[in-house]
Amino acid sequence: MKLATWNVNSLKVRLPHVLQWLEASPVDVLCLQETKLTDDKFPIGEIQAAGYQVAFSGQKTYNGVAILSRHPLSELVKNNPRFDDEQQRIITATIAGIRVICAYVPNGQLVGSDKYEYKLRWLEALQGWLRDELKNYPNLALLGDYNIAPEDADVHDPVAWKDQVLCSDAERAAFRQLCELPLKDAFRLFPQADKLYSWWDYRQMAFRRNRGLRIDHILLSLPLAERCIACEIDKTPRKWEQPSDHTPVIATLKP
DNA sequence: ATGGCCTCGGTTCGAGGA
Repeated sequence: MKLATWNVNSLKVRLPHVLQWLEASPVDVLCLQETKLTDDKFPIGEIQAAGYQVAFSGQKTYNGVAILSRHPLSELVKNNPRFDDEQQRIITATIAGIRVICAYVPNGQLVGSDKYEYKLRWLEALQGWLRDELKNYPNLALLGDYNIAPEDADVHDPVAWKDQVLCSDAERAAFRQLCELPLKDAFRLFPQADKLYSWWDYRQMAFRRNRGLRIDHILLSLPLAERCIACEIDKTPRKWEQPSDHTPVIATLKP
């Protein structure tokens, strides 16, 4: 069982990449963020033709999330039921006995800004909701673009990024609170090479210079963490023409 | 050198992303 997450930065632009990647990497579940499509524009046909069922929740211009699955999706929920949010950032479904939550955490823009305060409120509400969700669904996976680099090891230049958005103490504390639910960062369940990231700025040849951040994560409840045998970041699509600035993260679970 | 790039909406620039 393979679960993956990928911020595609416009599914309209990146659909060929998604289909190409799935052909080479046929995961069971793929969570997408920043689809940037209203639901009437979602490319259902192309995704079904690739062998995936799909659930999605979009809006115009910004945000938008989707879950692609080789197995049936049930108990679909859009957004956090406890957080009134016009922005479409969460979609949840039960797939093969796993509660799969696909999340696009707000960026926060600038520490101290209104958007940053919204990000912290949003994360607190997420944590509150998941605390109860875990009681109903012990097999729970939270996949997505967290817009948080949890540790300095997840940052190419921790000095430059110190106290900046994505790296601030309050954001990292919110990430740790999710981990204390408890949920396990699948990537850190295993020894990993240094300087592995999931996002690189489009500017300054950041990808070529590997000036990135690890901000896309797969958090697993304890029963799933015990089943997890691998977690990898696949940099391949970041090398393609007209790439997303993010690249997929994949967790492999044994039956 | 206090920006550099990409996407969208809607026009050829501004907002937002991270």
